Amino acid sequence: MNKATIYNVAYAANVSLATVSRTLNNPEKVKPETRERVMRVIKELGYKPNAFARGLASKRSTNVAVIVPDMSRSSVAEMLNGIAVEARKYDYSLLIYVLKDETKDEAEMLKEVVASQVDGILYLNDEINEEQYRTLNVIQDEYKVPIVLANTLYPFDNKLVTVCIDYFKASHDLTKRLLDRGRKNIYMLTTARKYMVNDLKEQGYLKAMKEADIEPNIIRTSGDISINTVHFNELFKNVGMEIDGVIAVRDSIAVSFINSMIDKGRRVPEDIEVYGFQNTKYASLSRPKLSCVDIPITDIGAKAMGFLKREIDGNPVDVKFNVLDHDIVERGTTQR
Amino acid sequence: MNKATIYNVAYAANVSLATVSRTLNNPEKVKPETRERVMRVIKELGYKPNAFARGLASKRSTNVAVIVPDMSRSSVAEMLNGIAVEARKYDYSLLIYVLKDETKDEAEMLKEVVASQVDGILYLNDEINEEQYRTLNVIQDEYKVPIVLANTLYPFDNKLVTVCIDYFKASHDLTKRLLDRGRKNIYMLTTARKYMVNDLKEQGYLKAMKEADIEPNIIRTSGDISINTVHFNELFKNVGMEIDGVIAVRDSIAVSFINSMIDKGRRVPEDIEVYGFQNTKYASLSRPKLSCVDIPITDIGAKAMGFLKREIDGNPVDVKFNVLDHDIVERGTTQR
DNA sequence: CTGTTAGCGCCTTCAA
DNA sequence: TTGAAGGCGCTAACAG
Repeated sequence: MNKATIYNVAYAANVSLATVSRTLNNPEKVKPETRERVMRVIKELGYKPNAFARGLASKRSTNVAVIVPDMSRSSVAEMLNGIAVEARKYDYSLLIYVLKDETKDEAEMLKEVVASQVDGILYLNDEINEEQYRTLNVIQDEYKVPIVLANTLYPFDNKLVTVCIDYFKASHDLTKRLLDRGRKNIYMLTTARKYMVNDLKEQGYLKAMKEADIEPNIIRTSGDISINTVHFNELFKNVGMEIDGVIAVRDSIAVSFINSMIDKGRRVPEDIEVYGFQNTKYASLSRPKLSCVDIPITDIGAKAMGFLKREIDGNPVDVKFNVLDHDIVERGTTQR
Repeated sequence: MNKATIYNVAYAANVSLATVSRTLNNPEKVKPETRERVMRVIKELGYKPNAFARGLASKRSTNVAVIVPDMSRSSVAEMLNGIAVEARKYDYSLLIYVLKDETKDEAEMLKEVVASQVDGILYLNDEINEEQYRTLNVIQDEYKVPIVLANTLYPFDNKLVTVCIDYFKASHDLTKRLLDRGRKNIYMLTTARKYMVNDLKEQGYLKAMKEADIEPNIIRTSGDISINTVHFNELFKNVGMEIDGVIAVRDSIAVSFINSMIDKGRRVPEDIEVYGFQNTKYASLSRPKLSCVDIPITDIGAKAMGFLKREIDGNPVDVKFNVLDHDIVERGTTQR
C-alpha cells in the first residue's frame, strides 16, 4: 500500500515533516547528513508524495493539458511523441483532451481544464478561429495559466506563444516549383472545413498563381479516404485530362489523389506532378513515393513543450512567434 | 480568476458549504429549491471545484492513466480515440505516459503513476512480458488500483481484465487461406523485438504451416520503413523468386514489403499474395489495396475504458478475458 | 434536508 | 538548520 505519508517518513527518520518536505523540495536547505538519512528512509518506505496534497498546498501540479483535434491524425501523434519526451525531462505529466466529437463549447471545456489545476496548456488544434483564439487569451490572462500553440497559429495577433512553420511560404514555394517546370493547371486540394493553417497554404498557392497570372483552382474535400476517393473520381471524370499539377494540404489526401489518378490511367509524375504536406509515413509508403514539405513535427512538439515550461517557470520566452525551418523533399511524384 | 471557492458560493447562496458540496455530488439529498438557487450562484460565479482539494478529500481523481508504447503507432492513436470518447461519458480525464525511450524501470514508473492518484490504469503496451505482467499485478493488488489491458494480453494467466482479439486464430486463418489457394512458400514478417501479441500471430502461422506439413519461414525486421525496405531488398535478392505468400504482423510492414517486391518486378497478388494486420489507413492507401485482418481497434479502446470504469466503481466485470470479433478483409493483395 | 466539524497530505512562513 | 502551526479547498460523517 502507498500508505507511507510524509509523517511516517518523518517519524522513521526522526525529524519533523517539514524537514522531509524540504529534502524533497529544497534539498539545499537541509544539512547533508539529515538529507541522506531522510532520503534513505524515503527509499525504504517507498514513499511518494501524494500529488493532490502537494498540489493543494503548493498550487502547482506538474501537469500540462494537451488539447488535440483528433488522435488519429499522424501529425498529432508525432507531435505528442516530441512533447512526451520533453515533458519527461521536467517530470511533467500530460493530460490529454480530444476535441473530436466534443459537444460542450470550448470555453467551458477550457475552464474545466483549468479547474483540473494544470500548470499550462498546449493547444494543438489547427482548426483555430478568431473566437477560439480570444477565448484562449481570456483563459491565459484570467487564470494566469500559460498557453502555447503548436503547429497551429492565429496570424493576426501574437499574444500567445506559437511554434509553427511558414505554411504560406512552403505552399508558395511548392506552387512556384510546379510553375517553373511548366505546369499550368495546378490544383490545390484542401479540407472541406477551413482551418487557419490550411488557409495559409491556400494563400501561398493563390499568390504564386496570381504572380504567374494563371487561374487557380481550389478543391475542398474530406480527409476521409473513402469519401475523397469517390470525390476525386467524380470531379476529374471530365477535367481530368487538363490537370497537371497538385498540391495537397495533407499527405494522405495527396496519396489518395495519386491512387485515384493512376487508376484512371494518368501517369504520375509525367502527366501530373503532386506535392503533399508533412512527410508522414504515407509519403514513404506510397507509390510513387510522395514529394512533400517536410515539417519538423516532433521538434515542433518538443519546442512547444520547452517554451511552455519556461512560461510556467515565470521565465517567459521573448519571441512569441517561433517559425521553424522546413524542407521540401522531392521524390517520385515530381520531376526534377 | 478562478478565485471562486466553495465558500464564496455558500455565502452567496446563503447556505453552508456542505450544501454546495451536496448539490454537486449528491443532488438528490438537497431540496430542489435550494439546489436550484445554489446552481444559479455556481453559474454566476463560474465556480469549478478545485480538483486537488476534491481529490484529497475524496480519494478519487476521475483521472485514469493510459500507458502507451509509442504515440505514432496507428493502433495506439485509434485506440486512444475510442478511449477518449468513452472516458468523456464518465467525465474522466486521461493522463498519458509514453514508454518509448523510457529510461526508468517500469515498476518505478508505475508507482509514480499511482502516486499521481489515478483511479485506474489502461495498459496498451503490447510488448508486455512476464515480469511486467507480474509488476502490474502487484501494483493492482498493493495499491488497489484497477488495471485493464487493451489490445495486448498475457496468455498464461488472467488476473487482469483484458480486451483483445484472437490473434492466434486470425493468423492461423490467414495462413490457411493462403494454403488453400495453393501457396507453398509462405513467409511471416514480424518485428525484431518479440511481443506477446506478435508471438501469438507467429504461433497461429506456425500451427497452420505444420498442419500442412510445410516448412515455415519467419523473418524478423524493423517497423521502420527505411530499415525494413533495405532488409527486404537484401533478403529476397535470391530467394525472391520462391516466396509466394506473406503475412505481416503490421499493415505498414506489409505495404513496405509489397512496394519492395513490386519494385523488383514481382506481381502482387499474382506472384505473391500478402496479408496485413489491423486495417489502418495504410491498407486503404496502398496499391494494390492491402488485404488484412480488420481489428476493431477503436472498440477495443472504448470497451477497455468501459471495463475500467466498472472496476473503479467496484462493480467488477465477471469475465476477465474479453475477446472481440475480428474480420478478414480481402482486397487487392490476395486472390479470391 | 441542512449545518458543523474534522480531517485528506503536504507546503510554507515564522520562530527558535 | 530545524520544528511548530496554519492553511490549501473540499468531502464526509455526525448532529440537528
